[in-house]
Amino acid sequence: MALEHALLVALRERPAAGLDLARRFDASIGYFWTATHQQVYRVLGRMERDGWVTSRVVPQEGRPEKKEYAVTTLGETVLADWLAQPLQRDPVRSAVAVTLRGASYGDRDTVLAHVEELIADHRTRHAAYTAMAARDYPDPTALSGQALDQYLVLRGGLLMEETWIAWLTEYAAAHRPAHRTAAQEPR
Amino acid sequence: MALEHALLVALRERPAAGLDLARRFDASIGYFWTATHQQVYRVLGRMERDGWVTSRVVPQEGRPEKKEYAVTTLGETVLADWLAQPLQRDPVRSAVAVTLRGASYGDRDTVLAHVEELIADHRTRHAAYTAMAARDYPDPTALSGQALDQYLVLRGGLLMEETWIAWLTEYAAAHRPAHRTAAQEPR
DNA sequence: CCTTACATGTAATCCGTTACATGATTAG
DNA sequence: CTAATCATGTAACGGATTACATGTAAGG
Repeated sequence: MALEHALLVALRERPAAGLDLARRFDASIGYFWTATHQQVYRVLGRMERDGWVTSRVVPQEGRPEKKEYAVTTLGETVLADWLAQPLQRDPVRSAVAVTLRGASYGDRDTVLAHVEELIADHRTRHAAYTAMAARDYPDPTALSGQALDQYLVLRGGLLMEETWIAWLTEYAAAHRPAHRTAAQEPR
Repeated sequence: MALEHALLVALRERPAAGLDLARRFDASIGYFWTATHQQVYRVLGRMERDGWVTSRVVPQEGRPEKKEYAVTTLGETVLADWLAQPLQRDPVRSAVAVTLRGASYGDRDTVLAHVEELIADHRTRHAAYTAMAARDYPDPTALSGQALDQYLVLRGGLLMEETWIAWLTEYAAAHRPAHRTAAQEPR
């Protein structure tokens, strides 16, 4: 539903081929959207059919040629119209939360071990975002326009990672003491 | 993929009919999962066919009868197996973030107005969760087991709301000053 | 040659959303 | 008898995931 618009934003920032876009969704855009290359190719095909983007074949040195996509004026209009829509809260669908809430119906020690692993993963991601911010936006107060928006969305990624770490840590802490000291919970 | 497991957790907490579950997903479970009644009915049907749950018809006073579902021992096993799986970070797919990052390709004032509305929505939700926490868990330190898990997931909902408010506020603040002081942008 | 990385796709399947359909019961 | 609420569904469509398919080019 909105992958098309995420692609329009990405392509307006810089024209790119399908795989390039898929890689961006793995890396720099990954903190607010994920997409596989299959998905990207299919949606790009539909967008080209509808005239939102055009493609041109670009030969490369020592690599197979690629199809670089760019946004058309129609695509610009479509994006501007979409951006003018009222914002709705993003739908929540957290398998992690389901697991945490249901932990007493399974083996809690296993869940807690997995929570620790997940915390480590979020810490790693947080460190990566911090490094990106320091490298790409050393002086945030000087930013405006697109660069400011990009920085602020990266800030959102950072804040979300911090929240996940705080929440999962609180969850683990609330369960571990009772688990270490009291003999009341046999399993 | 995990709606079935969310339903298993909900039904282990308390057996219920399809509409009851859909209402719970609108209310108390809504801060970590959403589902419409159509979805719930279809998945419940499949789960009953697979023997994860059983249903019994319950007559009601002054209302049509309902089909109450409960988890079978097979369903308990399925849930326990699923809970033992390693936790993966929840996939991110935020149309809000796409909008924020792409704002310069549309009308920024409109986006900022919608951001303010969204902040208000998150504040409302945050207040509702706070009230739920005060009403249902007045003394969190006394909790353990399922009740503790439910409380901690509600805590996660609260933390997420706070993060959304902080992030959107930061976004608006970073854009508004340039907008108020400079005479370049009349409105 | 064989493997690896690059590049673009198709097909099958499953999940989710939206619109529609049906019937019971109560309140007006 | 009509409208509103409760309750359970079906059907159609589109989006997303997973597995598979094809071909180019460099490196060992």
